[in-house]
Amino acid sequence: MSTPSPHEQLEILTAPAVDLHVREELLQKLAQSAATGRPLRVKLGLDPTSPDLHLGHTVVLQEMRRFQDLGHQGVLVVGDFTARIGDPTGRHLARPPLSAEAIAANARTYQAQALLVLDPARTELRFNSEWLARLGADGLLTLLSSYSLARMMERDDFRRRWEEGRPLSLHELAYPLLQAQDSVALEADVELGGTDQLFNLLVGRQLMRERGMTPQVVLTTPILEGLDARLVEGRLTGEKMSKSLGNYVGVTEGPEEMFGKLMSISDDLMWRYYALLSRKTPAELAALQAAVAAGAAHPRQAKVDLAREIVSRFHSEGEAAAAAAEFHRVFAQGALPREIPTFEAPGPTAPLFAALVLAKLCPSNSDSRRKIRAKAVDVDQTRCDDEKAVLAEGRHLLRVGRRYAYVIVGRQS
RNA sequence: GGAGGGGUACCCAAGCGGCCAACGGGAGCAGACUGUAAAUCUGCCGGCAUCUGCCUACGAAGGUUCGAAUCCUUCCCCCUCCA
Repeated sequence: MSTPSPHEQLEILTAPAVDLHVREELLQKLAQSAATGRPLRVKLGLDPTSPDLHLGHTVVLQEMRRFQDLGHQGVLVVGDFTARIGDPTGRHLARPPLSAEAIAANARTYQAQALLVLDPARTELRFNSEWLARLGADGLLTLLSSYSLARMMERDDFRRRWEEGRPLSLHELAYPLLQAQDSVALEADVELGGTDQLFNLLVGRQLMRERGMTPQVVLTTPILEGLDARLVEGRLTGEKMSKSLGNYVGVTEGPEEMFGKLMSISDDLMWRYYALLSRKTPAELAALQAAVAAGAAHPRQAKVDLAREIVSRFHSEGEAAAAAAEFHRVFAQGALPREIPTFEAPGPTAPLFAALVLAKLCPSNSDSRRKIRAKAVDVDQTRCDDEKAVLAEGRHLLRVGRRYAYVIVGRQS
């Protein structure tokens, strides 16, 4: 394929819901790169405290991938040194410092997972302790002198904490500068990040300018909402995707699990995911959305397509297709899932409530009884609401909600 | 250092001597509906049990009382105002 012109590149890079700061500068850099054959260095900082990536992280990774596909060089910066401060973004205080081994291990998993999206041949991995650790008191003072308190306090969360009288340590104020120093050390042409990183990224520009370098161009990608985001009063509302909130799809999850989770999102959220996660162009997307709105396309099918596209990215098209087929079989046709765990009950008979606990369909006997009373339990495909029911010898199919299990009663030993 | 406010189940938040396993909301689970959802409606939402019984629980430990999440004592932890 022929290399796109700088203008075409700019289109590709800014198409999908990306916020670009200083469009002209990016165009210049692209043009210069095209003229000299020197790829742009595209920086993305990683926080090595939480190694497991989910779809939310992939939004910015995909943006880096677009650069790579255009021949540019991705640079992943592991913030092993800055991790000792903990990014004050999001007001976490005093995070326990990670050991060097833990950071190295996290960086490895992070890299492996990021490479599911990135192009390995065009990805460089760096640790910022490489240059920050040897900065020294001298270097640190120089760094700190290049930015004023007033400007640092422009940062929203710093200012809020200050105004609200909450603790704000001096070393936290240094965080944006240290991150900016990364850009200086790496001679970044472009830095990517989530919109919540905008301030930090702009400090990088400032510092580079100060050092007589051409400042990096800053591109931010939106924060992806979690699976549970809903449309409330016409607006999509929901927490960002995060592991601790449990509303995420991890990039290492299995195809069926991934597919199922993606199918569970609301239709409104689906369009958001399309915009941020799909490779569809804005034009294709608009056409699809119009078709669904007009009733020409079914929203369910649109969701299936989206789920398949995403699952394919982290697995294979074959596995995605299989996951889709299984999902259709189980949920649309009401068939049994392909894999149902089996448990063995000791003794010739077993009370139903105990069997449910044994099969891990209910967490406790009390809960089990409640489920039976609430008519939520099927035994061998038949609703059973008798709290005192007892399973006879043999194999029984139990079901609570969407979960199934076999229990074999009466194995004589 | 001084003054005051508070710690209740997964989260928020009532209760302030018995009717409290603890109002209400959220989350979660189940049922109906459906397009797989979302929205909506309904039920459940500490554990054990031979079922209206027992155990555990209202920051921690003691105490008062027939009886406490509710009163007293000590301790721990948070927050606000002043210095």
